Amino acid sequence: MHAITQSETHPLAGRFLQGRFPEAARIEMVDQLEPLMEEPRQLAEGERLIARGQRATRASILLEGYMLRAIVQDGRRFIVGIHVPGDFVDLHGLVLKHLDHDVTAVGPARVSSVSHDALRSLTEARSDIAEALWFATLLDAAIHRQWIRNLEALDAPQRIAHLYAELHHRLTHVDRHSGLTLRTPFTQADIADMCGVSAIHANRAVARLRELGLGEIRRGDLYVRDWSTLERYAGFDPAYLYGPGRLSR
Amino acid sequence: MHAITQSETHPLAGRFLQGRFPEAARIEMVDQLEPLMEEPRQLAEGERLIARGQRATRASILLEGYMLRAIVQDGRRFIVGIHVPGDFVDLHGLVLKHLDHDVTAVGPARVSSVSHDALRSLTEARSDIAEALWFATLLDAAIHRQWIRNLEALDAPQRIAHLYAELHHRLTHVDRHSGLTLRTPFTQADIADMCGVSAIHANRAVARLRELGLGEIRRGDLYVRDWSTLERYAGFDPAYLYGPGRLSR
DNA sequence: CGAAAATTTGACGACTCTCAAGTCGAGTGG
DNA sequence: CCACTCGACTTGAGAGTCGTCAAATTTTCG
Repeated sequence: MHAITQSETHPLAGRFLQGRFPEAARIEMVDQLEPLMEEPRQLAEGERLIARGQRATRASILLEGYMLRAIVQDGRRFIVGIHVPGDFVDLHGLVLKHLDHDVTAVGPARVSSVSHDALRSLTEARSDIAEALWFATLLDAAIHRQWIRNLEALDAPQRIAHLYAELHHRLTHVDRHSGLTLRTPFTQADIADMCGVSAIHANRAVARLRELGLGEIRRGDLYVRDWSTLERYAGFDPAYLYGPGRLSR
Repeated sequence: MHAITQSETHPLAGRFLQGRFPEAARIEMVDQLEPLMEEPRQLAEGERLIARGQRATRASILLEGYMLRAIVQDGRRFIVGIHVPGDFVDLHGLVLKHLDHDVTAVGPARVSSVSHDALRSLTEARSDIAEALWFATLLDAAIHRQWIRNLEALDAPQRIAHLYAELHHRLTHVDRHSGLTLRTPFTQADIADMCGVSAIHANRAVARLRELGLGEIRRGDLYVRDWSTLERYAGFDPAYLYGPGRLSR
């Protein structure tokens, strides 16, 4: 036996902002959101949920799997963000009307959507819920900034280490991960596009992490001996994820 | 004689979202914002407006000059964003409560602030104004994404070209720039930290732009022969700035 | 003028790219 | 069960980009 969890009573919106927001207010918000969410939809591997420039009319919460934000140009793909279950993957579209990037599934994924109309009725009536949604998009922005820092500061092996450290923390917030194995459906080409290096160099960087004894990546899955060593190597500081706990510094 | 402009009747908030938002709604919002803004304050060169982790209680609009968002670590400075007049430079703090980065002036700058309390009263009463503020922060996020793409896709000379092309467009939106000279107070070390390269390499990249006949940077000021050539060289596409005009694509 | 800051140049090594080729692993048809 | 095939992964070689150290030159400003 175990306690009934939020994600069971609210299977669609239940993980939204989990671990990031005052829990009482969060649960109250999830109560409002849950009935607005549509029937979950399965996305095939690599399927695109919304394209750059396309008029956005719905927003979607990722329930299962991973999704990417990518800018595709001249056949090259530049990944500018990644999402884990519990994230609204395209909430920026509610306010921006269209996105500047594609949103696609990496492995298989499952999402539930809500129409912008329904969401807007909610935000117009409830400024606190509007602010929670706003908060979620600002979390994306904070992660963007950290990625900029990573690209400016780290070499390829460190970037890969940082990527997995980030996923480790984000998944932990939504109870999707614990222990020393982090499973993902990423190919080395995916990792390369997230880190801004060539696939060949990503391969060498993966080999380097193995040599250093920091972790082994096999078919996207990371097997790590000790998270704190890996995080130190990557210069990882979880403050930018705005988890529970007080002001950073 | 000339027409009375928004920036004269509303010297503090008048340029906020100029060129980015339906003008009627924007003017109405600026009307609400203007009386809440405090007396302008001059910032010295390099002065820090708010530090990473510090509790944020006010938000500030940049009136004059340039400001940076930077993550400082082990004595190294990683610039993750830049602001031009008309921008709220620390609006993320209204919702996040504290920022993950410092906000500092590059050259001399002038700002006007508004207390979070005043701003929150406004957003609670007016969901449309809340959404406009939200929009402004999402514009920051879109620019963050483009910077990520730039770091992943461009070499040093192209990054510098892209940086100036972006400033050209952003300044044009707020009527702060036209013509073939773009004045900034940036040192080459500043440019280097924005582009994620060493100061020495930034110098060589600046020299390369000169050799290519694309533009000459002297003491931060760019003298360009032809903006469209420079923009093509940098792979610049203004869609991410969400200016007037329809959906990209 | 003189000091400090900013810019420039040279040399060398590290990181990363591309091209090319070879290996491994899961799924398919014989 | 085994050969085949396709995608993912791995390895090698040579070149370009970029970092660092050191030093010279130019510009700024008291």
